[in-house]
Amino acid sequence: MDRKTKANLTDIARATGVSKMTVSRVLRGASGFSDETKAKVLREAERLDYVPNRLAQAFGSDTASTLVGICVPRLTSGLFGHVLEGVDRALSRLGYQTMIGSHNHSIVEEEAWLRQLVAWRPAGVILSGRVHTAATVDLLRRAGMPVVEIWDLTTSPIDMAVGFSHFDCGVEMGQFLIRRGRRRAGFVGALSRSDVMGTARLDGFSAAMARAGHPLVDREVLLDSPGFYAGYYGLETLLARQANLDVVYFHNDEMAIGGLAYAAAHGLSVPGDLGIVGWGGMEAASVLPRRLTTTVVPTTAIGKAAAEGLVARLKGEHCEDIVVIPTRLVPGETG
Amino acid sequence: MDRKTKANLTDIARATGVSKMTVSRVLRGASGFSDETKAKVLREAERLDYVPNRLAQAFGSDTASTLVGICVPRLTSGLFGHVLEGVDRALSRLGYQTMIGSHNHSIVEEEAWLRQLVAWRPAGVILSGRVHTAATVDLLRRAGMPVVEIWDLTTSPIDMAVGFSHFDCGVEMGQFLIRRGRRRAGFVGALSRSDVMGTARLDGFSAAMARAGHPLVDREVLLDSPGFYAGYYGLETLLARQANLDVVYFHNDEMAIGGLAYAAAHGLSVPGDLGIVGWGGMEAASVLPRRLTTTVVPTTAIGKAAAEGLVARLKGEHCEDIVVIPTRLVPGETG
DNA sequence: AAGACAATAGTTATCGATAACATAAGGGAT
DNA sequence: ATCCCTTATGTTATCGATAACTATTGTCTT
Repeated sequence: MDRKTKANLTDIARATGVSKMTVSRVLRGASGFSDETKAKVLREAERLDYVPNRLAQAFGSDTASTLVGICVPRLTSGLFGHVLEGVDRALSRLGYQTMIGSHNHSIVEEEAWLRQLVAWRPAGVILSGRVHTAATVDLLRRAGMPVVEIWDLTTSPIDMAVGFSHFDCGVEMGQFLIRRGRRRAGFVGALSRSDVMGTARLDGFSAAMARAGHPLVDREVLLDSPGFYAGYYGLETLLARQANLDVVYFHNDEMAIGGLAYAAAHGLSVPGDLGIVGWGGMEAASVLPRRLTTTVVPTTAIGKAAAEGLVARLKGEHCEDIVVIPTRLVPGETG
Repeated sequence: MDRKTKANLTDIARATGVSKMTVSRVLRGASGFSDETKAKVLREAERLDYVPNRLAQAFGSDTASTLVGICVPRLTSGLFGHVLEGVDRALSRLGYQTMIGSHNHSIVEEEAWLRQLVAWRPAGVILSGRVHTAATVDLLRRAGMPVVEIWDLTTSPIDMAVGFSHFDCGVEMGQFLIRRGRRRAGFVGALSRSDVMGTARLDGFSAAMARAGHPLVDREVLLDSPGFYAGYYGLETLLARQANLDVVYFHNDEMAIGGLAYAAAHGLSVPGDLGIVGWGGMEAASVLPRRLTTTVVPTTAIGKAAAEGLVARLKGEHCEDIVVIPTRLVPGETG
C-alpha cells in the first residue's frame, strides 16, 4: 500500500507535454482545449490507467462531492432492502456513491452515524422517519446540504420529505375493517425501542376504530424484532387474554404471517374465526394459500424518488419539498 | 452551502493559542502535549463544534481512510440484507464507514462499481462471489488494499475469503435426499444473468444424485428474479413436463415457499406426493405449517467475519486467508 | 557543571485537483 | 494598423490534516 501507486494528473500532463490544468479540463469535460490536445490527453489517461482521486476532488472544491448517505432502521428488513435498492440504483446511475447506516430505531444511533457521515462532507443525506434528536437537526442545518426524510411524511420537513403517512395507513385499515363488519379488533406489534412509525400506524388504527364506535379491544406489543416468531407468539399471548377478538392488525406482514401460522397450528379458521391483516406488502404475502390483506408500500419508488429529488436539488433544479408516494390497501382473503 | 461553514484545526489552534499541529496531536490521541494543553484544545473543539474532515485526513495521509466498500448481488435479498447488517455493524463499531453497491449478478456491473469505489481510495473492499472480470482482479491487485471475497469460497482468493462452498451445499442436499429415499429429483431455479453461485449448488446437487445412481431428472431455470412467484410458476412448468418427480430442490427458500404454495393450491401432498426443499434459511421457512427442509446460511456471521478480517489485516494483525463459515442442513417436514 | 535525553511544542512540505487569474496567439472590425 | 475579442493554455493559491523535521525547555546523570 505504498503511496504513489496510481497515476495522477501530473503524470498525464508530463506524458502529454501540457499542463495539469489542461488535463483536468479535458477530463472534466470543461471547455478550453483543442481537439488535438483532448485526444492526446485521453490517450495517455487510458494508457496510464488513470483513476481520478475523488478524495482530492471533493476536498479541494467543496461542491464536487458525489457521496450520499442513507440511514435506515434495519438493513435486514425486506422493505428497507427495496428502499435501499431504489436509492442505490438511482444514485449510481446519476454518478453518486452511497454510504449506508442503520440505527435500529434509535435516533441516538442515527445521530452518531450522522456525525461520522458529516465528516466525509457528503453531497446530501437521506434519513428514515421524521423524528430526530435536536443535535441531529442542528447538525443537518449547519451542514447546509440537502436532506430527504423518507418513509414517514411530515408537514414540516427539515428540507425535503418523500413517503406517506403511517398514521393514515392505520386509519385506512381501521375503516376498511369496519366496513367488513369487524368490531372487536386487537393489535400485535413488536416496537423495538422507539419505532415511532409502527406506533403511528397503531395510533391511526386505534383512532379509526374508536371513531367508528368500536375502540381497540387490546394490544400486545413485544420488545422484539418484528419478525415471524414475534407474530406467532404475540398472537398467542393476545388471544390468551382476549378470546373473542374478530380481527388482529399486525405491525407488519412478517408478523401477520407468523400470526397466520399460529392460527393454522391451532385450528383457527381465517378469516372466519379471526381476521388477520398486515402491513408492508412483502412478496410472500401475496403467494400464501390465502392472500394476506395488507397495505402495499411502494418501497423501491420511495427510494428512487428520494434519490432523484436529492440530486435535483443538488443540481439546482426544481423539486417539491414534499413528495407523497401513496400506499395501497390490498384486500386479500384473510381479513 | 458556502465554503468555510465548519471549524477546522486552525480555528481551534487560534482559539487556544497553540499550533494546529498540537491540536492535531491532541485530537488524534498522539503523544507530545501536556494535560493542560489537551484540556484547552478539547474544550475549544467542543465549543466550536469541530467535525474532523475525513476527506482531508484520507487525502493527506494515504493510510488513514476508514472507508470500506461492499458489493452484493442484490440489496433486496433477505440473505444479503443480513450480510450487510453484519458487515455494517462490525465496521461501524470499529470506526469505519460502509459504502455499498449491488451488481445484480453481473460481474461487469461489479467492475463498474469498483472503479467508482477505487476513486475514493478506500481502506478495503468486500466482494460477493469468486468470479470477477479480469479487469476487476487487476484493479484490485494494483490498488493494493485488502479484499475479502464472501459468500462462495475459493481455494485461491484474491486476498481473503469468508464463506462456504455452494457446490458442497448442493452435494449435501443431494446426499440427504438419497438417504431419505428420494430417487427422482428435479430442480427449479431462477438464475438471473450469471448467478454462478446458484449454478454451483445445482452442479453439486446434480453431481451427488448422479453419483448415487439417480441422476437429476429435469430442471426448470427461469430468467427471473428468484422470488416466490418464480418458485410457484417454475414448479408448475416443471411438473407439466415431468409428472413423476419425487422431490424438487429449489434455488432458494423464497422459491421453495412459492413451490409449497403451488403444491397446496393443486392438492399435492408434501412431502408425501412430492418433497420440496430449499436453500438459504430465511426466517419464514421455519414458521410455516410444515417446516421447510433447507440449508441454513449464517449470513450475519459471514458479514461480521468478513468485516473483522478486513480490519485485522488493515491493522496488521494476523488473519486467516480463508475462513470457513459452515452452513447447516436443517431437515424439516417438507422433504 | 556539562552532556544526554525526554517532553513539549512549532515549522515546513505534502497529498491531487481545481478555482481564479494571467498570458499568448490569432481573427475580425474599424 | 490598432484595438478588442475569443480560444487555448499556463501559473498560483488553496482546501485540511499530518508526516517529518526542528527548536526549546527542563531534568537527570556522572
